[in-house]
Amino acid sequence: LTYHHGDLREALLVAASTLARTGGPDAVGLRAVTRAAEVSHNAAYRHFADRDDLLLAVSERCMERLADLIARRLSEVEAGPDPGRDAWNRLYAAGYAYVEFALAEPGWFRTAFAAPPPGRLPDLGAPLTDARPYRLLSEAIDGLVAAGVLPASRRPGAEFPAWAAVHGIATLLVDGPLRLLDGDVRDQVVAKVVTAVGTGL
Amino acid sequence: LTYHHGDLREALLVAASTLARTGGPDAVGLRAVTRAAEVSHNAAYRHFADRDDLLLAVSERCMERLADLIARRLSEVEAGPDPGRDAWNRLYAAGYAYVEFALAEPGWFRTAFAAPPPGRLPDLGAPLTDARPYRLLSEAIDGLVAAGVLPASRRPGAEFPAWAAVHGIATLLVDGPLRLLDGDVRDQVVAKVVTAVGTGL
DNA sequence: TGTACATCAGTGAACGCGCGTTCACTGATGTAC
DNA sequence: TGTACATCAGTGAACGCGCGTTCACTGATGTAC
Repeated sequence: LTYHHGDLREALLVAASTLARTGGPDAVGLRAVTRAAEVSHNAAYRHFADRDDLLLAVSERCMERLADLIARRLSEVEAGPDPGRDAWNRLYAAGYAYVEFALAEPGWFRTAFAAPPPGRLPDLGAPLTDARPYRLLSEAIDGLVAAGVLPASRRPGAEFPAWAAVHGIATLLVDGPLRLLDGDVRDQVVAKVVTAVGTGL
Repeated sequence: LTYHHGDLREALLVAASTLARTGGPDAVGLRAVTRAAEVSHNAAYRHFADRDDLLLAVSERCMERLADLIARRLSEVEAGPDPGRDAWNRLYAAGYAYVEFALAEPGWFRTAFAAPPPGRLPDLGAPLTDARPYRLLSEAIDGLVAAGVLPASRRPGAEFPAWAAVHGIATLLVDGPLRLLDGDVRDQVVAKVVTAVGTGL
């Protein structure tokens, strides 16, 4: 019996992530998490105010994971002779990565977007700019303007249709009516959406 | 005490809808619903196999409501001299209606897309064509081709980017990181997305 | 037309479950003198 | 350097809750003779 655990907060977040991975946000309960971390069921109260606080923390972690994959896929785009082409490739890579994450880790994806119950909102002035996936997508569009392949006049607000499209197809495929779509058809649908993100700008 | 209720199944669905309207799918429980219908907690078993069966039924009803609003907004589009313009207006109307419903009735919207737990899937051969909102959107795009403003070569699969965009912005606004967006900004974002649906085709 | 009876929609009590949260506690750690 | 003590991270028992589901039942309805 070791009393001071070392880093119980981290251990709880890891356990919560494992549960969320298969069960989504609903699987993140105080009792379930502490059980998984092999610790008494109220030990978590030393590190989190309550259940929602824990869920919020693991949700943020899932959001980071999504952003990490997008960032990785962006970094894998190799530069060619045409900067405009590169900029487009980066946008597509970001869009694909978004959907790739949702399909590969549906539990984490759902947890990332699990809303805290109304009233518990951390009083944020900038609600969306904090979401790194949004920022990465936005920066990819900035890249289009910088490369001269998107008129600056079309830039303002252009990230919203892009975000909506990839987020929409991701949720439709993961949770929604498209959830039992077969692999090949699914890939074609995703490709359709991602390319439409480009033409939509 | 009236024993034979008349149409308890319908009464239960109405009660469930009322609960879902404010509380979303999680608010649809056997005990909560039967309590709201002022009936003993296991009376529901005469009409539904179990809790998931009830949820599925109310979910379908919510989906119909979404489709009803889209159909209504479509029927309100008045025909002008230019059939091509009309076809575009119909597509935009459908897209707006989709988001309008989600924002006006977030609980119903979430319930409509509440997935039955895996394994409980009714073994459907055509998973998506049954969703009326999808069909209405799809038919609006057919209208573009019929009016000659969209090349037939671009038609196949064009409904997916359109659906994804409106569904995506709807969920981001209702449940997601954009949920605390202010009214005016919100309207602009929705407009951005809906028009991008058009240019994306 | 009246009566016996099957059907079946609803009742009410009880089951076991997992949950979040609170309480008084224990015992290891680190600090002050 | 050694000891007294405060701190604080974890324990374990207990609370009340709402849930889904099962059981044996009751009593109204409709049908057959």
